Amino acid sequence: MPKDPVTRNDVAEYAGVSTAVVSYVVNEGPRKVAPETRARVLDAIRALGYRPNATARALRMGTTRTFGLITPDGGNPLFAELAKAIDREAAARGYVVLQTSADGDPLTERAKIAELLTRQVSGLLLVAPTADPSLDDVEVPVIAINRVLPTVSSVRPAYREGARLGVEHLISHGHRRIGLVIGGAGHPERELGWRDALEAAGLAEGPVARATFSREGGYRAAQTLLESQPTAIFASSDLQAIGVLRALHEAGVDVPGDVAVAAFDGTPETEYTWPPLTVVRQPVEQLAREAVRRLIEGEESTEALTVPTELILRRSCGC
Amino acid sequence: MPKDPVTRNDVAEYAGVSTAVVSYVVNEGPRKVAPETRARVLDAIRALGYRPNATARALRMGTTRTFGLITPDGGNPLFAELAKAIDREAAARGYVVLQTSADGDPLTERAKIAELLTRQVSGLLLVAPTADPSLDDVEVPVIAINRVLPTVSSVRPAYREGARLGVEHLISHGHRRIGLVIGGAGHPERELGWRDALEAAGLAEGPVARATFSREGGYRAAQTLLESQPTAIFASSDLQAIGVLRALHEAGVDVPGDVAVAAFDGTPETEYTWPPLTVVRQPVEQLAREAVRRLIEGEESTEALTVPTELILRRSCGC
DNA sequence: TTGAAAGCGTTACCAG
DNA sequence: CTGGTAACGCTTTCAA
Repeated sequence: MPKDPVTRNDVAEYAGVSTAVVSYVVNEGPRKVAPETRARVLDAIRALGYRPNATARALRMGTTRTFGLITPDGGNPLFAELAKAIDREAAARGYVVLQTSADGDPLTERAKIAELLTRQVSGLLLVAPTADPSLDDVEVPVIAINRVLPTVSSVRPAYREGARLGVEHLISHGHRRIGLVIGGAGHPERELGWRDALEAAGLAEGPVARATFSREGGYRAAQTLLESQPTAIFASSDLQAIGVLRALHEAGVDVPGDVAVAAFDGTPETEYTWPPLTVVRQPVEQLAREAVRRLIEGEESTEALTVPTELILRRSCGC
Repeated sequence: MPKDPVTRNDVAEYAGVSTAVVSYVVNEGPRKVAPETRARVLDAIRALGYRPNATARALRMGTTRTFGLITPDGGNPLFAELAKAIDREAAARGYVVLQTSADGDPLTERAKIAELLTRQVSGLLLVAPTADPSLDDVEVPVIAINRVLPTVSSVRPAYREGARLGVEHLISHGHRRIGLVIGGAGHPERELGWRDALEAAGLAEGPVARATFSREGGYRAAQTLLESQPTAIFASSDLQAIGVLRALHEAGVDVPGDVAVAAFDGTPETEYTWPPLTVVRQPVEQLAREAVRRLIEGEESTEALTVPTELILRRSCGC
């Protein structure tokens, strides 16, 4: 039996008050209500099973208390972790997150942004967006995560310094020929960090393999890299590192004995690879908190906030 | 400059028509509009950058074309994969998914359900819910995924048959002492499947270790199991299997030489463990498609739909 | 302390 | 084929 929804009117009638009073009770403001009236209203709400209609509220108020979140790929553990952290952070502040994936396609990304705007989200969180959305006139705050865009506020890990940290650690183990597995164009920072470390140590540049940010990509890249006989490999993402490990195992290469490995990202699964991966951990929690904070507080600054990374030593580097 | 949003009124005025006509044009119905008028309206829309307000539409129509999705843990790759598939499926039908995580806490789960209902979602997808939501009066369709609830429609993989399939395969490799890593109470099916296979082969029951559905849980469980010297281990989830592998490696046990391993779930990361895992693959795409279909078509049946699993042979079983 | 009523942007009915 | 308009459920000002 599809009983139609209980509205504020029903509650008002049942309690013998006006809808205004119901509103005052539900929102605990903006007017005070006599305790006795209040009790009657609360009773009515319970008796009728009234649930406020957030849609109507949003229309009236002009805000939905909803954020739109777009990740390039919901299957990437890093993005899943970020999404989770953002959801938690937003929920704690009374916001709800509309999460969706752009499937790595710029067109899909634009379409999803439009869809979210139509739904009157109060703000947009874009993880590693491919394009600058401000070309379209977006009237809500936007924040880019893990990618710096010219016209919007952004938050990202210290890619360059982090990569440098990781590679320096590899160098400290005595490696002098350190390969790099890196994504395609548009992600120069980790590569620069790797180069920084090499130069500072007076080392020649090791081999570089470009691949997609995926296990498969890392797997293929490692097979290429192996021909140059590096003694260590730094992967620009977890997923790639996992592919690297598989390629190494298949080739009968001992890790870290023959080749040491370290990676950027540090999602939980890197603790359970074999051997466990030494990683430069992205500050996921902080990125999420900071992104949500900026969105809610309407921070206008388009200056990128860079959050430090953390080096986590495990066995894959030789430690 | 925060220019206020362009409304249907603005468009109507600009185009010199009534708001009704604008509506007809935007929705391509329910009345026909003269081509010339139509063109004027479309021009106005473009010129003004008009974007329909889905909130107002939802209020008027009584439907938001939004689904609420609650998973127990956004960090679990299986749920991430499911969420992704559901998002894709829903998007293809013009729906958007409000995704959130219950963090494995029944209270949080209830709170999130209430929040989503407040927001007038058109349907609720609950992944492995802990409680039956129909206790509260929910007026939208609900579907449970991967858990059968008495009063709501549900969709889930063939847990029992799948587990049996996996264990039978282990038996076909000649194993006679097959341990089981399984979740706590409330998930009897995979255990039954394991037992089915053992009984059918006339084997004594192998050791059982109960653990949380996590890498950590699998790791600990395997350490316990090892004391009973099984020659094979079947894990009831990927995450646990990954923990099992780590425990085995640390103990210097060769996989699959000394102990073979197989797991239930089959998320992408199992292809890149070492050795790659033989898995009983959950039919994620079908589960998602079927769940969304039922929700949209308002299928009332509370009969559980069971979708077959697929055995994927890789190296961890000895193949 | 409470009630009446306007109005948020939309859809769709009823007239014309 | 098009215009005017009521209604969706809510918040909040203004008046009582």
